[in-house]
Amino acid sequence: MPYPAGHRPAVKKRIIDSARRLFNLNGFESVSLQQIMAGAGLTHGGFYSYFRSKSDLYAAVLGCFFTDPEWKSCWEGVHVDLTSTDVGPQVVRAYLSRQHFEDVENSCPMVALPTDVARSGKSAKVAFETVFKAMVSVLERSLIPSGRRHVTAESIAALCIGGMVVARTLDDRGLADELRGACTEVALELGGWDKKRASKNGKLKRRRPRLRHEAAA
Amino acid sequence: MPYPAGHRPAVKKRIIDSARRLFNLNGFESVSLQQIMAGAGLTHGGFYSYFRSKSDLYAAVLGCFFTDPEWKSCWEGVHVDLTSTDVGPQVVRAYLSRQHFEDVENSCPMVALPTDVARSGKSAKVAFETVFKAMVSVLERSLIPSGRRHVTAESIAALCIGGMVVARTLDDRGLADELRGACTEVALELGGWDKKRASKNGKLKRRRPRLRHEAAA
DNA sequence: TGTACATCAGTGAACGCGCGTTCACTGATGTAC
DNA sequence: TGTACATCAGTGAACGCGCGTTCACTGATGTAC
Repeated sequence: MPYPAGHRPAVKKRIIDSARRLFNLNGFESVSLQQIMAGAGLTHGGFYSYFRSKSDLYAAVLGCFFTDPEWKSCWEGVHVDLTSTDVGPQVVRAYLSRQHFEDVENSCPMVALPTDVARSGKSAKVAFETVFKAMVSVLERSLIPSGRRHVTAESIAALCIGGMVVARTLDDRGLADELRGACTEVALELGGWDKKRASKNGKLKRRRPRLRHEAAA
Repeated sequence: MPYPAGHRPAVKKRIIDSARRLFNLNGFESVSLQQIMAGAGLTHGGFYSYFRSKSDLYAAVLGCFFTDPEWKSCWEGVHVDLTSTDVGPQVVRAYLSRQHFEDVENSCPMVALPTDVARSGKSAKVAFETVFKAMVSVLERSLIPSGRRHVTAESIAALCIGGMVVARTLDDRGLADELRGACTEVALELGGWDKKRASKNGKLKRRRPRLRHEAAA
C-alpha cells in the first residue's frame, strides 16, 4: 500500500467537486477535462484512472448533488432546518435569495443546468428527477393536507426554479431582483405561508390560500 | 446584378432559421457552423459572407425570436389571438401545452436556452429580457387592474417557463405531464382565469383569485 | 434569339487550435529488514 | 535508524478529430448587344 487508505476516494471527491463548480458556471460542453483536473490540483492525464469518460464524470456530479449532503450548498447560509414544520417558507426564501442568485458556482443544479440535462441522456434526467421529487416532497410536507397539496407543491417548486432561471438570463439586475421578489411573494401565498398575516401575532399561521374555485365551493 | 434582388436576405433568413432550430435542440456550443449551413442547404464556407462570427449569428437568432412574428411559433397551433382580452389564459395553456413540450425545435427560447443565455454576454441577455418583458406585458393586460397585477403577471410567466424547463429535464414522461398540468391549473388560478367557474355560465368571468392576505383585508 | 461577359454567391481545401483520450514513464509513498 | 524495494498515483507527450475561420477559386446568374 504505497499510499494511505482513503487517498484515492478523497482525490475523486476533489475532482467531482471541481467539476460540479465548473459545470455550474459554464455547462457541460464548455468545460474541459484539463480545467476540471487543474481545479482539483492535478494534471489532465490522471483523469482516466478515476472515471471512464467525461460523461461518466457528469453522471457522478449529478448524482452527488442529491446524495451528498455536503453539496446541497444552496441551502447553506440560510440555515434551513429540514426537520422543522416551517421548512416550506424557509426553502422558498432560500431558493429565491440573493445569495443563491449570485453564487452560481454552488447553485442548485436545477437552476444552473436544466437545459443541459434536457439535452442529455437518461441517467442525467433520472438524477434530476430525484432532485425535483425531493424538493416537491419537502414543500409538500409543509402544506396543510388537502387534495390540492401535491399540485400546489409542484407549482411552488416550478415557480422557485423558473424564477431563478429567468432572473439569471436578464440583463437588468433590478428587474431580476424584482422578479425574485415577486416569485417569493406569490410562492409564499400559494403555500399559505403569507408573511403579512403571520407577523401580526409573531407566529406563522399555517393555512392554505383560498383560491377562486375553493371560495366558490 | 447577377442574382435577383432579395436573394441574399432570403438566404440569410434560411441560415438564421436553421440555426434557431439547431440551437433550440442542442444549445449554442454543441452546434457547428457546418450543421447550421447544411440545414440551410449550403456548405460551411459561405457563412462568413453573411455573419462576422458564430456569436454574431447567435445574437441575430435571439433577436429574431422577438422581432419576427413568423418565428413566434410557440403560439402557433393554439391560435392565440393577441388582441383578445382573454389572451392570458390562452397564453398559459399554449405555453404549457403538450405541443410546446414536444416541439423543442420550435420552442420558446426561454424554455430551450435560458441557461445558455445566463452564461452569455450582454447582447443575449438584453434579447431575453425583451422577450420576457413582452410575455409579462401580454399577461398583465389580461389581469384585473390592481397593485398586485405586475407581481402576478411576472409570477405567472416564471411559473409557465419554470414548469416547461423542469418538465423537459424529467425522465418520467408521466411526471412531466403531471407537472405541466399542475402549473397550468395554478397559473390560471393566479390570473383569475379559473376554468371550473367559467364553464358554468359558458363565459369566462375575469376575476382575480382571492389570496390569503386579501381575504383577510 | 443567341452569345460573350462581368458580377458575386457559394465551394471546399487548408490553417491553427483545443478537445477527449491513451500510454509509457516518473517519482512519491509505506513496508521489509 | 537507515536503506532497498515494490507499488501505483500522477505526469506529460502524443494521437486523431472536429471545430471556427480564411481564402483562392468555381460556376450560376442577369445584362448587353
